[in-house]
Amino acid sequence: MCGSCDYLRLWSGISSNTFLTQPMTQLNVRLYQLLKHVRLLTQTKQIHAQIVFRSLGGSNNLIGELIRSYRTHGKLKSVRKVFSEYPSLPPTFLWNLVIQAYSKTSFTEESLYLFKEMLLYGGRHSLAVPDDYTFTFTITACSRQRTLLAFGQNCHTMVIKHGYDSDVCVGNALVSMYVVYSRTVSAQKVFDEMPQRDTITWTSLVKGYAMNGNMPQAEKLFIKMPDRNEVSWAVMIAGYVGHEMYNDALRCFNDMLAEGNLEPNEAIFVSVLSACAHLGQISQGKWIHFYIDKNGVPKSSNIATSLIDMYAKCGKIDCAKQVFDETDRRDLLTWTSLISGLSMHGLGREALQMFDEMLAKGIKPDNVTLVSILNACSHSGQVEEGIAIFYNMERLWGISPKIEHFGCLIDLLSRANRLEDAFKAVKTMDMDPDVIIWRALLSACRVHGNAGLAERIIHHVIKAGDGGGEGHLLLSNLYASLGQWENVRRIRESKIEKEDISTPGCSYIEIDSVVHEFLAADKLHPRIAEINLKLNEVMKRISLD
DNA sequence: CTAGGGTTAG
Repeated sequence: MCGSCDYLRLWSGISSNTFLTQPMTQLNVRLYQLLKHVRLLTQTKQIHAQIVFRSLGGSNNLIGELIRSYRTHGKLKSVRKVFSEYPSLPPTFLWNLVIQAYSKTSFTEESLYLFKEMLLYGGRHSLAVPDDYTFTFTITACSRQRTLLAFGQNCHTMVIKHGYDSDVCVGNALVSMYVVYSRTVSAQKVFDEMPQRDTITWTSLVKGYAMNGNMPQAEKLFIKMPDRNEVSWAVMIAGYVGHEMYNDALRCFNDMLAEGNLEPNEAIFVSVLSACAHLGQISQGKWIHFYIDKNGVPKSSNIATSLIDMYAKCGKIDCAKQVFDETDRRDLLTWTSLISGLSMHGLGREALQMFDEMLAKGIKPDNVTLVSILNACSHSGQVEEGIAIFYNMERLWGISPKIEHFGCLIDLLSRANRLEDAFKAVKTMDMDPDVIIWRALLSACRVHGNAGLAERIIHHVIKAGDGGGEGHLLLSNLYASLGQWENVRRIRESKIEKEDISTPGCSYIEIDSVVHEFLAADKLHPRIAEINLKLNEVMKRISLD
């Protein structure tokens, strides 16, 4: 039955006067049971009131359960208050609960502060000595921030001194912490010295190698590990996706299905759909969509978002829209993926319409939504509207423009041939513009044939030392586009040392079950002549309006 | 009476 029915049944025994005839321990147990069953914050508060009213604040189990209940509601202030009102020195168990409560929040320093306080008391009272749980939570707290490695290493030392290094959970927390700080060697060392390991230990280390770009080593461990569960497969597949090894991600996913003993979980679907999107593998994507529907996988916001993104990137915007329409719990991510899909398909007006609908539903955009909507404005010629959104985003939604938003603004201003304004906007940015910004500005100069401004911009770039040292390359490209080959040669000889050997841009699309691969400046496709013919036709039609 | 490992979008 539902929690609230249990709640009513249990509560009725306490609210009446019957409690007076029962011994205190009975009441203790009853409130404890009650706390375990309640779901609502108000119920927790009522029980808390009873505990205070009946002076039961010294009961460990009861206070522990109360802390746990407040924590599940995210009420950290209440957690802290209950803890601080404990009538004597709290036992280790209660310290652990409070340290744990902060360990996965954005205030993990609070866990460390409590841990230090605990050590202070622990020196004088054997009641509050850290144990294996304390170390597990504290080390976990160190892995949630970027700057707590030193503290974590201190904990590691204490762990060894107290002899907790043989504990699997403590060891796992350590491996995972070193992985977060990209200390693969340390992670491997802890792993090697652990007397026993489980699936979590192996998975953490696999993640460590995958995160640091060593996929061969990750693969080797993955094959070697005695047991694999859903999370292990998720780590492996996400590792491939993170390194743009999309075909390997799909192969890995199919291996998992072939083994047949595990069901893919949400994280796996999200990663695999992302791989399909990058490869333009609509058939595999559709198959996964079908699989999700057939197996009754809950259409969470994450799943819906990934499906929408996959269909949009595979060129099936109608399917993307359909998934969106069939999703009943739409959140910011779902809306954003549809808006960005519409924008990518050049359906700027429709994107703006959806944006308005989203705002009307009381959903606040984030920086990704705003990039999409600014792009949509620029692709549908709604220049003034886009500029207005840019200059009001801070006031309306509290999002200060980041470099990617400036990129959109440059695009908007350029389309309106307001190049001087664009240059001015870049100069007033409170961050260093990157090469992408400069390139966007320069290509706008080229489109509008404004060579004078382009030259001024480039000299500004060189003087300011911006563009990651690429200023001279930009200048040489500009001279090349102007046909001033003498200048190109001069710059290339004096300022540019080696040729750019970056890998060429690459894209995929699946048509009639065949995946086509294209490289930038590709001449190798078997039907390149037809493709170029079509491309010319498209370009002609674009330039008509 | 409390642990430790997982994903995405421009």
